[in-house]
Amino acid sequence: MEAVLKAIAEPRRREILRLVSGGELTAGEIAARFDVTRPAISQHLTVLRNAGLLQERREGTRRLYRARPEAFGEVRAYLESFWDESLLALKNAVESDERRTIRGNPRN
Amino acid sequence: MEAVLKAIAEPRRREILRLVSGGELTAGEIAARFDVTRPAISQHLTVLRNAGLLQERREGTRRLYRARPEAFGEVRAYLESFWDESLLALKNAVESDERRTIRGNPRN
DNA sequence: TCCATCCGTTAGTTGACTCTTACGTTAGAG
DNA sequence: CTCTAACGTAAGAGTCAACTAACGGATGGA
Repeated sequence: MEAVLKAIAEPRRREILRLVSGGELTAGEIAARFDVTRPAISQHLTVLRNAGLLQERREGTRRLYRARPEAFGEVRAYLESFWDESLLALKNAVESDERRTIRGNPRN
Repeated sequence: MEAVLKAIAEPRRREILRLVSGGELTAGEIAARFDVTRPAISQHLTVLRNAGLLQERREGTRRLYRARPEAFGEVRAYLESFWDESLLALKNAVESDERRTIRGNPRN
């Protein structure tokens, strides 16, 4: 999960993911959309691939990349569980606060 | 969104969030659970608060922190949209691949 | 007022990250 | 085999992030 979070914390890498979420693109096509050098994009592609967010397919000398949304699974689960857990705790806090208010200061 | 992603990309900060997701804790109580110095935790708390992930409440000389799960909203929406979009693209790719397979190589 | 407690902030160091330039590798054309 | 196209990789520079040690501010009790 950490690799995924570190990977998508970088704006350019999120942009790359968006580019290849609709279909395959070659490394060169991806790099052409940015104003940094091609090696820089190649390094970003490596980070994304190591995080499992990218699938690579070779075709001759070219390399085609595609997004791998399943890699988001763990992060999604983390966010959901945290969301539920925290809202539950918040709900409990509000309720006990209401009980305290009713006892100590009944509806003003 | 970027601030939230950078914030939760750090393991210690995720641990802090987990600690205060069940209720309020003071800065000292939080720091006591880690083996780094208290200032280090204080800096993590600042990062989390700036990302909107933490709510601070002062009581005397102490500061009580609580998780603010609403801050996850934007990231959740991003992941969901990406998930849906990519799976749709994947589905379309599979279907066109099936059509190609049926025409070019009908069920072996 | 004086002192202790609870924290945040600053300065400085170390390590990680991002970029560029230069080079190496592989596949296909001629 | 030679040349080119399309990439990745390595080395180095600049920047950013995380930590420690030292200090400062605010609150509350004696």
